[in-house]
Amino acid sequence: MLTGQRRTLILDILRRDGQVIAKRIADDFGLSEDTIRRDLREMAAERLLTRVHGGALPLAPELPDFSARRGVSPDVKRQLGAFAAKMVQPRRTVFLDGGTTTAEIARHLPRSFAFTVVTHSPTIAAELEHHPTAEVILIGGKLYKHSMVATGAAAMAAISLVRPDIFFLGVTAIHPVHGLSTGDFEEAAIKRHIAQCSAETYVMATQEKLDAASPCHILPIRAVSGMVVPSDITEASLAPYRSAEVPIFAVGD
Amino acid sequence: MLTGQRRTLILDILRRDGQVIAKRIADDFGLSEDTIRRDLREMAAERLLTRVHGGALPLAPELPDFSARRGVSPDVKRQLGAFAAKMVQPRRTVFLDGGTTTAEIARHLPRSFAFTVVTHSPTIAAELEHHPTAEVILIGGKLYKHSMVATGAAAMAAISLVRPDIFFLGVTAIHPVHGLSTGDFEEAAIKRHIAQCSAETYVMATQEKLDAASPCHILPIRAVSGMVVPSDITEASLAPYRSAEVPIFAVGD
DNA sequence: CATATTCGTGCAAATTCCTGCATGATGCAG
DNA sequence: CTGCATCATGCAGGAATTTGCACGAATATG
Repeated sequence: MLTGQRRTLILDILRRDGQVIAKRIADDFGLSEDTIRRDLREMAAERLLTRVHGGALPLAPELPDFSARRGVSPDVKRQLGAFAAKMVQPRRTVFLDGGTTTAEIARHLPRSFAFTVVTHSPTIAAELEHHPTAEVILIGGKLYKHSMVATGAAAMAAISLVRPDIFFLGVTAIHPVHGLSTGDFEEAAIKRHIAQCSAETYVMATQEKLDAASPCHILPIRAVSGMVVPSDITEASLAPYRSAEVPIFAVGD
Repeated sequence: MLTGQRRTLILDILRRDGQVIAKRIADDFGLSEDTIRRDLREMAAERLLTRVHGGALPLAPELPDFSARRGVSPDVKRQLGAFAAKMVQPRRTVFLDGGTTTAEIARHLPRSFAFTVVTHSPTIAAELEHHPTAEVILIGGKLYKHSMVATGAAAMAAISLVRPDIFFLGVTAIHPVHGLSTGDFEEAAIKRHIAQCSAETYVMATQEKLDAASPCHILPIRAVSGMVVPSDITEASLAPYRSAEVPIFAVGD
């Protein structure tokens, strides 16, 4: 990757996220932190950003915006997203479900090699507008606005035509007995279908998902190859998956 | 290979990839890196590109990129969008092209009655997330990131399955002689196909589109049922459409 | 205050760049 | 046809840049 291009991308990320974390960028680009630090140092000298311990921020005027946004997006989701994004290998095809957690995966996808992203969420697709190396396949269909994903026969048919290596599945609730579930019948059908078409399916779950009231439309355990959960998730919720010997990745402090 | 021809190719690659790597180009052309470096050096002197260690990048204000086009003439676009949005009737199906002008249509769509929106742009679809009454059909396909629309055989096939009443078409340039055109072959094919499937096609154009340098891939006049343009648009550019008796709506102050 | 990151500097290896020069092709005048 | 000038190209060698690593200093966090 060219140095100039890398710095342009850093500025893109800075504009988009309101912050840049040296370590994360280094991972994304597949370079050492030293290189990124040197970039940040020199870009700070050119008044393109302000240097801070751990990374960089936009120039002074945008600072309040940053602090406001900071509280909104939970760190847990970001950590889960970063973890899952590291599972993506060169030339693979990854299917990203809709939702805020999978959106974090999209933001952390590696930028140092090429791969393909398939998604039925226009929101996820929009996130990837500035990704330098990802090829994006958009699955169309009737838009289910509640969760902003394409559904219906057209979506089912389009999904049948891809064979993703990894599917990152977002769920609405995990019930100690019934397991994974989502609130809409149509949505559940789509998720099941994607899982069937994919070689591996990894569930992304955050703690609040466990507190969701009623499980509705069940997703079968057999479809799951692994789960990415915050480290403080309740044991009871995961019981069915432990017994099924599903790998569980506990991420976070 | 002729030197001039080689340099033209280098510029093509630069436009396509957003970067040029000296080593790779040298391999592709079967020439030494020195030759390529000399090319890059001299093309940089002619202000055709910016030289960086390892290759070259486009000039500082990157070629008309989707994100860069944002906010070019916001007020005019908003007026055009509001005008076009008023053309939407209850229970009709409207196809929204990708682009900033059509995004303004999406923002102004009526909220008092139900209708259907079809689009192959995830950005447009995301705009409609909170619209209370619009049903959104998302056309999928390979995402062409430059303008953020789905393209390819899958998109063509999906478009064939809808029959929009109105298609709001965005164009890259209007040439006084050649007429409507867009910069990408694939994109032009998609636009033509949408127009063929739609009962009516209305062109959305802003003044800066007329100043665009070279028309590339032509869209036929017969596909156009009307044009929505700012009131200060140059007469010359619209001449072909006046002679074809195409209704022209001049919007603005 | 203790611990864990993060930072900065120096250094070495690899890559890329530039300069100067030789070679070969082309064009032109005699 | 010959001789000469011009130009594109490749190559050699030294300069400059980039990058990663190591180690001690600085900083954040509890």
